[in-house]
This record gives sequence, C-alpha cells and structure tokens, in this order.
Amino acid sequence: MIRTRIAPSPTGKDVHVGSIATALMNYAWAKKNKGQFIIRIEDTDQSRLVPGGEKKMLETLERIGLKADESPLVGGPHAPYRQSERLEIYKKYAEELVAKGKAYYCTCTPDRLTKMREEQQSKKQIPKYDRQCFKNQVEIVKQVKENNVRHVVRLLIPEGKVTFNDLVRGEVTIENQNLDDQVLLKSDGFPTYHLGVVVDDHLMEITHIIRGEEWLPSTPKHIILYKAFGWELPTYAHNSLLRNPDKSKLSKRKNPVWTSEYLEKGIFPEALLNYLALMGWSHPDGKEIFDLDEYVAVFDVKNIQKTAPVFDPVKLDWMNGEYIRQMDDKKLKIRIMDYIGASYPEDLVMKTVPLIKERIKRLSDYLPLTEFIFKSPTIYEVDLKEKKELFEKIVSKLETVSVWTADKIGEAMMVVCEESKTKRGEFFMNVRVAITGKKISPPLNDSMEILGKDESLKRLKSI
RNA sequence: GGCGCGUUCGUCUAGCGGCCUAGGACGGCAGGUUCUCAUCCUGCAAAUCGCGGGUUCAAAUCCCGCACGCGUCACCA
Repeated sequence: MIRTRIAPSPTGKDVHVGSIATALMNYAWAKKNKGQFIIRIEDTDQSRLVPGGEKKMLETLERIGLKADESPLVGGPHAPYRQSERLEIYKKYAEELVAKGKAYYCTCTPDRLTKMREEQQSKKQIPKYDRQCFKNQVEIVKQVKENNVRHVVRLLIPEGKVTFNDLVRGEVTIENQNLDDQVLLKSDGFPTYHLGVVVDDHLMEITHIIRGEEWLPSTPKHIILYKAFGWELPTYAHNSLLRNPDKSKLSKRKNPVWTSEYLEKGIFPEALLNYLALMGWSHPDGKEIFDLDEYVAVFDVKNIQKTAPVFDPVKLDWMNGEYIRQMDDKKLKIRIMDYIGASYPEDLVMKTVPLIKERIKRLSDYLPLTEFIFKSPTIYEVDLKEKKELFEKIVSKLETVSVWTADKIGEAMMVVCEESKTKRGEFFMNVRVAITGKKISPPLNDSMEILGKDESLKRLKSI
C-alpha cells in the first residue's frame, strides 16, 4: 500500500504554490497506486505560528481539489493529524532514544551555543555542537531527573556515512561528520521538524516521502533516526524548488507565492494544477492541457526533473485561457458569477459569456471588458463631439430596426456607414466608443443586442 | 566557507550513444481571417545542448576537471 503526505507548517498565511506543486505529486503518486494521500499539520514552532494560517491552508487545499484521505479535517486512523496535539508521543520516542543511548540530554543555553558557533566560525570551522553535555551526560541526567533542569534532547550522530537512493536524484551520500547533533525535542516540549517528521511518517505508515529539495541535506539525519528506532525506511524523492526569473527560490518579493492569490485573480484551480504539473515534469505524449485524472494516470515519480523550473505567470495565463475557452458556457457563467458576486444579473451575465469567452484569460478580465453592459460609460476613450451628425443618422436608421438582433443591427449600420462615406473601421470605432466607452470591446452588434434597443439608442443619442 | 544538488531556445520542456540539419509549448515577430480586441490559421526568428578535456567509428547523451547557479549548515520548517 502506497501512502504519501504533505506536511505544511502554518508559518505563512496560506499554502505556497510550490507546496501545491509538491502536494500534487504526492497526491498523484498515491492515487495512481490506489493508495492514500494524507495532510498533516506541522505546527511545532510556536513562535512563528501565523494566526488563521492553518485554517486558510486547509481551505485552499480543499479549493484546489487535492482531497486528502486523512487530515485534521476529515480525521483518520492515525489521528490526531496536528503535531501540536501529539506532544506526548514525541516525548516518549525521544526518551526511548535517550534510553537506547542514541540521543542525549543537553542543558546548554542559547547564549553558550551562540558563542560557541561564533568562535567556530572565526576559526573557519564548521559550526557544530561540541557535545559538552554528552561528555558530562551522567551529571546532566542527574540534573534533569532531580532538579528538572530545562533541557533539550539531541540526536547522537554516529560515525560513518549515510547513502540513500533518491527517486529523483539517484544515489546520494553524505558523510556523518558534516552533520550536527540535531535537537530533537525542544525545551518547550515540542519536537523539532526532524523528530516530528520521522515519528509521524513512521506511525502514519508513510511509504513515499516526496518533498522539496531543501530537505535533501537533512535526509541523512532522518535516516539515522529511522535506524536508531529500528524502523523501516521510507522511499525518498526530492523535487526541485520553483524559482523566480532570476533563479532564486520563488519569493513573494518577486512573484505572488500564496496559492489563493492566483485563485483570487481568477485563475482556475484546475489550470493552476495543470500548470504546476508541468513544472519539472512533462506529459509522456507532450500534451500541455490535461486534467487531474489524466495526470494521475500517466504520472511517475521517476520522471520528475532534477532541474529547478522558473515559474512563468504568462504561460499560466495562457493555460487558464485555454480552460476558459474549453469550458461549457453555463459552467463558465457559474464561475464568473462566483467571482464577481451575486449583485450582477445572472441572465445578463449568461448572454455575455459567448462574447467574452475567447477574450479573457482570467476571471479578473471579465468585468473590465463587460462593465458597459451593466452601466453606461462615463468616460469615453475617443472624443465624439464632432460626430453628432453621424450619430443622428445612425439613430434614425436604427429606430427602423424592428427585430433587434445582432445581424439586423449590423445590416442597418452598414447602410449608414456606406451612405456617410466613412471608412468602416472608423465608423464602427465611433459607435463602439459611444456604446462601450472603449476602443476595445466585445463584438459591437452582439453587445448592442444584449443592451437592447432602448438602451443602445439612448447611448447613441447622448453623444 | 563545508557539504549537497543542478546546468538543452528568453521561459517550460523532449531527448537516455547513431533516427538531432536538436523536436514541441509559452512568449516574440510577420502574414491571413476580422468593424476593435481576442480567437483561429500560416510562417519566421530563437539553444556552438555551461566550459575544457577524454572514451568511441559516432556524444546533448558515458567519464574526468573547471565555472556558474541553487539549496543547506538553528531549541525554523
């Protein structure tokens, strides 16, 4: 049975798009193998907790369509799925390691650690815990047991090296001497990431850990932990991080990074997923547009790219446009209504759909293009004052149009156009601006049909 | 700085020793369709496959070195 997971930390206000990309792979790998996909909240850093962050993250994951089989929301056989609610578990396992001699108590103060590292740095040495407490362990244990001295639990890194086979990177080897005696249990009783992740992944029977490459250097610590406990190792796959155009790690300075920012701009969840799927992976048939089910069917961890991709919002927009054009008009109307809100008349919105479908890339493009449908223009991009005479002719001709449809309107206007000996482009541009206020608009005749005869004539007369 | 990972058109990528005069997509440019914009269609430009050595009859593909980029070295994840 394949089980995968994502383990977001509520230290940001929402899910990072990079996390969605990783979540997508985890989801696909689990589903492809008829396994389970789990969401676990790693809220062990009390100082960096963002209020409301967890709730928002879970909501976004829900909106984006990556449904978890087990999570803090839906529960599951390994509940709780929130690390802050599993504190006794970590404590128990940390104590187990101490008892086994695989970890030790440390009572060093932050001050001493800082000083120690500064000295090491100045001597051009690798900053690493000097094991002072390990050397005095008998005394330290006594202090801890008898006087309940504030302490942490540190992992005792053994000598040797760790080699593991990463599904994306291949064989990776790291010498243990490059590893620090990592703190496992903090003095506030919370576990660090390293302890929490290993204990929970084991307890929750996670088989495949697909995560960002920033974790690659600490994977040996995790493997050492698994071995210290005597647990079976999971399979690792480290995917590359999304980048800014300058190749630095995708950051909010240079790009929107919160997933909901894209959704709020009117990017469809399925388009975002589709785009993200193409970051570091490609469809075996070279297809660009495909849905989640198809992705799940053809995805394979082994085909994940090692190279870090640059996130390109322009291509995302293009892709979203493709989704809009492929969508059924009724469904698109519902999406638009959800986006712009119920204050707009639904039937009117429905009429505009065929007109704007090929013209918008995101839902946020909708209103700027169609607002003239809902209210008269107040600003005109072209000065029409000199054209009063022309408009009078147009109005009197249009008044004779009894069946107010786009083609009849077009025919009538064409007659006036030819009579007035105005160039077509110029003629229609004048009308366009009079009706919509803008030089760029949806098809004119259809727009006038939607507006209705009275409203259209009113606008032409007002020039 | 130590350790680790990476390097094919501007960007996402295909490529797994001969099928590569390196293919596709986005973007760009030019043209067609059109009352605007967009859609759609046609075409063009765009990578000495990071650099330098090897191995081989043959290398983007294998090996070695270098450069550059990124990640990581916390009682943060």
